Amino acid sequence: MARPARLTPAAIAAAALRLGDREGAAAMSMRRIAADLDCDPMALYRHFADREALLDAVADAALADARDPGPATPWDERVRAITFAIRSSALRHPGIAAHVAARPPLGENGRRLGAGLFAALAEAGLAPADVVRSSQALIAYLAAALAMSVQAGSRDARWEQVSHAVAGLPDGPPGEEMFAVGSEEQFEYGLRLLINGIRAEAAT
Amino acid sequence: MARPARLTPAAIAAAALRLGDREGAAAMSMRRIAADLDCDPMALYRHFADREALLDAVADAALADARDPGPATPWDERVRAITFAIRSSALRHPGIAAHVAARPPLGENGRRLGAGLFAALAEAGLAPADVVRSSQALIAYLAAALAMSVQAGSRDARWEQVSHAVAGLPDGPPGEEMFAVGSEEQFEYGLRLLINGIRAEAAT
DNA sequence: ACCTGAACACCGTTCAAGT
DNA sequence: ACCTGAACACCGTTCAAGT
Repeated sequence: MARPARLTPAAIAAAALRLGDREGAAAMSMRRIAADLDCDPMALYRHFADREALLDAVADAALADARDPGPATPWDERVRAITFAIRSSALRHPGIAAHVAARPPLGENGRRLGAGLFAALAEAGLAPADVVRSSQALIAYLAAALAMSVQAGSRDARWEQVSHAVAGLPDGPPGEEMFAVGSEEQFEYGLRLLINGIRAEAAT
Repeated sequence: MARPARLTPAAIAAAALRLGDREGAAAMSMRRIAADLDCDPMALYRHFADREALLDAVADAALADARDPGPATPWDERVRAITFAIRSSALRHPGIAAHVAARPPLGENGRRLGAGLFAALAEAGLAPADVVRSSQALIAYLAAALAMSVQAGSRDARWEQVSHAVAGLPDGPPGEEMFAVGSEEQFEYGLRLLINGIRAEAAT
């Protein structure tokens, strides 16, 4: 008897996700995940090749509730919706968000959302090769913006200093949110640049 | 006698950079850097608050030879030149490239290159707030594209699989470099999207 | 006051020994 | 054949003890 198949990859990933949400990224060590599951650390290696493979599964699980509005939505709104959904889902799981940013998940959820992105860009009128290139550019931007959101706070002051010193900017208007690295507003601006660039490319 | 100020932050960063180039990112531990410098690991803490601060200095040192063509160059070419220079310099130091991508350096070199980017975007005709936003978007994209270049190889096959399955693409043309995640060609494409987007924004 | 290194509290993973 | 846990080879950082 004992434990009847209690340990599956999905169950391990779900437990690790909860642990990371509760106690932070550092808590997701093989030893602590195993302790949380009441099993030997080495038992995890029967389901994942190494720690990175386990974290990939956790990262994909974090995107379970990210939704694709589907083909009824105009392509540019759909691109916006998908990327915002990925960003929101990842930020809702701060323990694994940095890993989502570092290694875009290619599990079930990652593939589903990637498919939506591809479909939207194809509908925009891009050639197949440019669909691939554009989606990689979007994912790259999303990943980095997400990474900045995760570690936001500690470096904003330095950014602000650089910005003022360098460009001779006027003193900021009331509310210095202009320099909020990793803010949703900043994310949206860069996303608009990319979508505008894609629109221009598609019109060629 | 003994060591007369042999240990300075710059000397430590230079030694760590060489060590990382020679033996990879994992070799840049406090203990191994200290061993390389023939000093006690704790001596490093007299110059850097912690390991992250030391790596920030190494990352900035890796950008020492990244050049800004200066104000004589048209703004869009200048943006291209600066971002390519950062990417090239970082990739020439594979031991620290991942850290450059994860935490855009704000040391001497990072500030110098950031200044060039700001100046170029201001010349493009953007409002000050949009100069800041656009440069953050460019840096975010550069960082993620760099991260993908660093870890390129291991995941390309999965990407290709996803791409085909999802978008009903035709079988690739001779030479499947179409899916080369992290390639220079891919980097250039996304950069063009952003610059086109910035041009459109500046024209508003 | 400054410096050092032993010690603390961990890691991921290997592998020999057990069942 | 399968599973386990002791052991290996490390970490970053603290802190008490030395000079």
